[in-house]
Amino acid sequence: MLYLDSRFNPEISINSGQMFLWDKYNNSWYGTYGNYILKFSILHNKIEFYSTPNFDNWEHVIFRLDDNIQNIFSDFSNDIFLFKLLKKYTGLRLIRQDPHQCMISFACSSNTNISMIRTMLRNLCIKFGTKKEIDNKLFFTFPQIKNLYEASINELCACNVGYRAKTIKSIAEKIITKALTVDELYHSKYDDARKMLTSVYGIGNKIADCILLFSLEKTEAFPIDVWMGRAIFMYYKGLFDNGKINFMNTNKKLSYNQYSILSKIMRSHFGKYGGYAQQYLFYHIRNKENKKW
DNA sequence: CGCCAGGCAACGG
DNA sequence: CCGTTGCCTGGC
Repeated sequence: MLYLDSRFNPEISINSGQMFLWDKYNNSWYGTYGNYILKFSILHNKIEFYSTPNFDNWEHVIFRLDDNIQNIFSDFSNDIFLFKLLKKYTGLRLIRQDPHQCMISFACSSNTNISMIRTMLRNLCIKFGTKKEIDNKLFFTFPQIKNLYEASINELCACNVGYRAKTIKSIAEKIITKALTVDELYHSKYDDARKMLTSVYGIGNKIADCILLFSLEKTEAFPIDVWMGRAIFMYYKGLFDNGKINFMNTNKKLSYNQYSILSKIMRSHFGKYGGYAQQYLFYHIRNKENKKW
């Protein structure tokens, strides 16, 4: 059990676009985390946590409660704009995801929107996961990579993932053959881990950065999608006065090279915990444009 | 019907 | 290096 305070707001964190498989019924949220179904309930000023199978103190892992938020945010104290956002969206946290689930989730994220990603992932869970019943409601665990590896392209396509079926298969294959292991990614430096991920068919810079940030402890990762591109254009133009980036083209998708340049500058501006800054900026730019998830 | 949405790979200049 | 194109799918 935890008491709600200003440094922790699980609902805003879940609704910030980094999580896909969480749903709210009455005062409780239910989410899929690998083989676990997690649940928390908000009761007046306190929060109760539950999981099946049992996962002691899962909230500490998933919501990164052991991160020293004050210290991390003090890294950003030279950035007045971000400082305002840290106050405005107080309680928004990075969420730690299951690595395999995170890889498949962001593999499904290309060229689509949140609601479609949720549909695809739900379909994969129903078809390849395990059924669990909690509070008279049905939930499904996330598929084991082995099951995705053994699935045919047609079976994957039946989950409405479309051309992403090939990416899902290629990820599953690299994991099953141990060409890609969570352990090695976890223990590698950011740059090396990113190269390992982008060597997989279907994983480019942006998807790799999401996987690194949300599931592999690379808190310096700074994913740049079209929305982050717009946010950088609006608020951080000043960091790019060398003419290397043509910001008139910001509404277009970034080339590989442009992504590398932007990413490097943002990482050097925000430092080791830049991923937290990214999350606040992302939430802000989406919120500002009234985007529904 | 055409266009777009939180990318990526393949290919031509 | 850059720019263009096709890709599954559902919503508008």
